[in-house]
Amino acid sequence: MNKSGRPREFKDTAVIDAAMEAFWANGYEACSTEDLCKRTGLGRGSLYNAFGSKHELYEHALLRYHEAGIEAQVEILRQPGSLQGRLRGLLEWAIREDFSQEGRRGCLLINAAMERASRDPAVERIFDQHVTLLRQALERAIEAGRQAGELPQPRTTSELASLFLSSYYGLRVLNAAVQNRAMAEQIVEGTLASYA
Amino acid sequence: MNKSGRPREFKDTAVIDAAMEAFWANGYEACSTEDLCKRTGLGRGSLYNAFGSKHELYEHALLRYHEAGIEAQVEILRQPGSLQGRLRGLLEWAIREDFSQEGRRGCLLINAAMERASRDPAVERIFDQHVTLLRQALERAIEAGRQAGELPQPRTTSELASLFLSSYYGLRVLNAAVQNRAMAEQIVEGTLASYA
DNA sequence: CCTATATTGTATGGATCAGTACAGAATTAA
DNA sequence: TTAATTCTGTACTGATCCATACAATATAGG
Repeated sequence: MNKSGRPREFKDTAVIDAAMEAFWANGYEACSTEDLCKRTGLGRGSLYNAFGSKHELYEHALLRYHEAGIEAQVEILRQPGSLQGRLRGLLEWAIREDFSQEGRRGCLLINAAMERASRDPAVERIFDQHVTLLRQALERAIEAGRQAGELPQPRTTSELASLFLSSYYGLRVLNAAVQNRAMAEQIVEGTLASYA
Repeated sequence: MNKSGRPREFKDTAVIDAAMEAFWANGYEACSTEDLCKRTGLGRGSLYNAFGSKHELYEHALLRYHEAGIEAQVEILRQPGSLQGRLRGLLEWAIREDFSQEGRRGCLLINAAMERASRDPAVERIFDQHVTLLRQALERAIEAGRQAGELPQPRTTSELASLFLSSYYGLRVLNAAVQNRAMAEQIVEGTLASYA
């Protein structure tokens, strides 16, 4: 009972990944539909037939980036070991991300939020969701560390999570804009000092 | 001996300020030359005659923003009082900036760096200069606090400056993207805890 | 007033933008 | 084989992009 006509010659996920690369390298506004066709290998017809518009494709790309990214980060915070060790793992993961890629692309979600969050409800929603989930994972980790007696300081879990988030996003912004490894490492050590 | 023809009907600084508003509200790519004409009140002829190109006008706007901003921030760090008090002043100034304006525009320089730093040498240069000057002012303040015996902790001035920078830029990014006052205040308190 | 110089607004250029129309290709179901 | 359906690439749309050409305007010096 399924209509079925000519089958698609691509996998949606692969196309979205390719589009993500294009948006990541250029930003939303500066990424033309021609760029997207070249990167994905699809013609305009296929792209628009499958995704409807540049903006819808952007949403798919952001959502996919968000989902893969939040999973990786939460997983790091779930590793065994001390709270400090897990937080260090997260910071070092971010540094690897920021320094390993060509062209200093930074974090796609932060880029999207800075370029568009105030004008694009989809971007705002996805970024907010990302921060919320990361914060929850941080609070779970901090609470576990507290139970284990690793937090002598009289600070609330919520405050510590907010503080970590700010250092974390600041680190990523500075990495993207300035690329100074020594500074990045100082930020790691300085940040972790609040968790012992 | 000055040629002198028809006199200009505008002040450069006022036009640059107006252009700054346009770029701030839209970002670089999404800000059309038509937007710039409307905001500045100039016709295309005058705009291009005076500034040459959209990008040159952008550079002027960024530079002006940078100069005014760095002066304000350095001035706050020069105020009398404890190190912690001065740092609090800086963080609260940023929060006022980020929450007072319409439309969550955030910090123009951070926006510019995230949108363009990896592709635009002018943006990269100005942002780098801004961070460098802010860091120097921070280090002076921290050193003064150390002399006054306000820093019992065995951390280097450089590390403390890097740490502050990351929290500071993270705060501003989160303010722009999420606008959560309670979180902003937690970040202030958490950040300042490292300086007493 | 006249000449030289500079600024102004408008008209316009060529390029590129996001998106669509549509004919041909590739499949399934009958 | 045929009909129905879906996908693909190309050609094209009107809009908008940044920038320039240029004639009209406004000043200073002579």
